[in-house]
Amino acid sequence: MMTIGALAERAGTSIKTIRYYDEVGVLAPAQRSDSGYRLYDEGALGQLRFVRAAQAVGLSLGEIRQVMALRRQGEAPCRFVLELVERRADELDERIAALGRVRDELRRLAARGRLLDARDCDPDFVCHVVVPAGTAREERRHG
Amino acid sequence: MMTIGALAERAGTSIKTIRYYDEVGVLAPAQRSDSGYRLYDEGALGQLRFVRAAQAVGLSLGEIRQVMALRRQGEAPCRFVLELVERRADELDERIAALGRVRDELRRLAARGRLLDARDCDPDFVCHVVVPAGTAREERRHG
DNA sequence: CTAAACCCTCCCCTCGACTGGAGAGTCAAG
DNA sequence: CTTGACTCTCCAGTCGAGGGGAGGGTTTAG
Repeated sequence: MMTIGALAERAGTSIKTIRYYDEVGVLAPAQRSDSGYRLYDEGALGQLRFVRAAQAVGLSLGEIRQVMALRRQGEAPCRFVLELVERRADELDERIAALGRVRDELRRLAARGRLLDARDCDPDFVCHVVVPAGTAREERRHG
Repeated sequence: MMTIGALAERAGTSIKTIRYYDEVGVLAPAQRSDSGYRLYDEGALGQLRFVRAAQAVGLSLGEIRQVMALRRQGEAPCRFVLELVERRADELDERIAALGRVRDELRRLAARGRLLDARDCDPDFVCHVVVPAGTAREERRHG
């Protein structure tokens, strides 16, 4: 058994982080010494490594917590994890596509903007690089 | 001159949002009526449209505030905006590439995970879909 | 005159994953 | 016995872009 500091050192993380995982249920409540110190076994190290790997591929602590809970219930979380991984990959595809569209729009604005003269910019619309002349219209987002 | 509610309606945004922009300096401090009501002219509408357009391509309110400040100083912000736009496009390229790498990794994990049997998963490492067997090692991020 | 509809300021809350610090108890070495 | 390293809990704050609501003034239509 090791104290939280030793575990943090071996896992390459911080004491604060481990306490936080304890608090939010990513790690099971630690065993405690007589004086109240958290005590961890080797298993905690494997769990922290899992958290790291899972975070690295974009899983949230909430999702990771669910996985850990399954494991704690004696159930192999593999199927659940596989679904998470596939869903996250799909979400990333969408996200990447959306960012790509924004980037394309930025490139268009930049290309057009390089041809514009600042002297032609109408102060009423702040900057014609972002708001092309003649784009004014009533918006309707809250009504 | 219109009150904040009328402006919000015309701009398709909320009163809260306009007050917030006022507070953080995205909009210049509004003129006030005798009773303290904010009063806006048509210019504010153009400014709100600019904010919307700029946000839509990923500029932050902090950046937008700088642009507005230039405009308020009587300077055409076009060159600054063009730089922001180009820089943001470059950042998005990096971001998209990074997300693509994560997605690729997820696809790899999923493909491999589909071939794994949950019964072979070592509970000590939570789930072998994310942490392939034999990946254990000491990490060193904080020390 | 009164009620509805506006408007004001001020403060707290949201989300995620922590980080920092105060104040206090514990443990190991010299 | 003391000192310093370690640990505990609890509170607060971070970042961005607002949202919710209390408590109180203002304006306008009937």
